[in-house]
Amino acid sequence: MTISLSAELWPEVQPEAARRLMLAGVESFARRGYHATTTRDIASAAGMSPAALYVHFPSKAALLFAISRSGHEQTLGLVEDVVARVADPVERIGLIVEDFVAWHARRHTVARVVQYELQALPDEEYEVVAELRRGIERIVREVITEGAGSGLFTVGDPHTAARAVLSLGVDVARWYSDRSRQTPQELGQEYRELVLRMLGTSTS
Amino acid sequence: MTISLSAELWPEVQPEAARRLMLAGVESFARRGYHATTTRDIASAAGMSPAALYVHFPSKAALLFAISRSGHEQTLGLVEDVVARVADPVERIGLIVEDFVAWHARRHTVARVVQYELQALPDEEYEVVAELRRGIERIVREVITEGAGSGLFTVGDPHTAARAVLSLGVDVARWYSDRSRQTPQELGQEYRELVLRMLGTSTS
DNA sequence: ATGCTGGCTAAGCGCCCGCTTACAATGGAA
DNA sequence: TTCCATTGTAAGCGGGCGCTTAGCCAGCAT
Repeated sequence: MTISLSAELWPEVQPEAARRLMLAGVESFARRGYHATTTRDIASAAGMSPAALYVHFPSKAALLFAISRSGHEQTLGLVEDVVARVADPVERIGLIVEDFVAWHARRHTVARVVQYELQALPDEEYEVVAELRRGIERIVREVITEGAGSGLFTVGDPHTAARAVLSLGVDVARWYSDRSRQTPQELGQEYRELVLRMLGTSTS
Repeated sequence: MTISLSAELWPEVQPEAARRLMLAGVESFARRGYHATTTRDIASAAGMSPAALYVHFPSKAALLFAISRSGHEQTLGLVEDVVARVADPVERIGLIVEDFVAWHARRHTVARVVQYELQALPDEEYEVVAELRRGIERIVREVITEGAGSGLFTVGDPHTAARAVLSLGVDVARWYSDRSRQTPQELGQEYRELVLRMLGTSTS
């Protein structure tokens, strides 16, 4: 179960022990925060001695970076995928919200680390993920701007609207839990409706 | 400037040195996070020796608690105030969003600590602020439920809608900065429009 | 004048942190 | 069979952490 989850999240990471460390890191970082987590915590959760972490990652920060970069690449990929698949701005935003929200709910533990532990990254690594974040925000903003230009959306400022849309998605990671009443998919669909109304579109 | 800000945020805290420590704590916790901040950081930012912190607070966690509780009480007070002043659900939600968002923008440094450093609180103290948070969420949910019952709002699930409304407000603390293009008030007003549309109401 | 209280400092205690070192076991290539 | 890369461990180093102790000093009531 644990092993298969890590293989699903990071199929390209080898060997499996490195994935186990990433999973243990995700769980510790999400629950207690990066700085409150010790390398001993992570290693023992992964069933290894403290020194084994350094066989696979040069530092605790590098482990966080691996987690953070992968998560950002996944969410950016999600958004790019929607834009590649459909052209209509209303459909685009609808699908982006559905997928983005569902991902943050389904992967809420990873998402918590991705969204709220950025500040712990060293400058150079931070810049890499910051660039990915700018990419996500840019796409959402452009889709909204395009829709507003075509009269499909009615919004004051596309920049602010994009921020609001992303806020709704990001914040899911903060409060969603496995005991939440809605499945990730259901939540995504409900948020799609909310967002489309927020952007001044009549819902399907 | 610094002193007057702390007096504005915590007028009841005495002596002034305790307020200076709270302000230094807020700034450090917001920038680096609670666990990455040392008591030496806080004390020296407040212009004191490390030991002086313990004259005013029994622990680093107690300092965080003082900041967190005060912030939660302020935001709860804000929301309660609106409910006490106006009765119409549309007006209520509109003002709640305006004030809540403006507070999170204007006090984004404090708000960052309030919203994102909860997990660092000891269990007992966490429970106190968790209760305040439940109070805020309850009020917002009830206002939306009432409005939906009167046909003023058109929303699938009031519970989810309340979550979304609060998400928009809370997340402001994460991204707002002093260099943001909109003033807190302007942002509050724009978010009011977004939220009212999201809840299925026609805007003024 | 004296003694008490509140606010502060210098020094440092004991602990635990991230990370390193030295070394062992395993398994596949030559 | 030998060799080496890979993956791991036991032990511990140096340093910084939260917090404590012992004591100083100014102000003020008696």
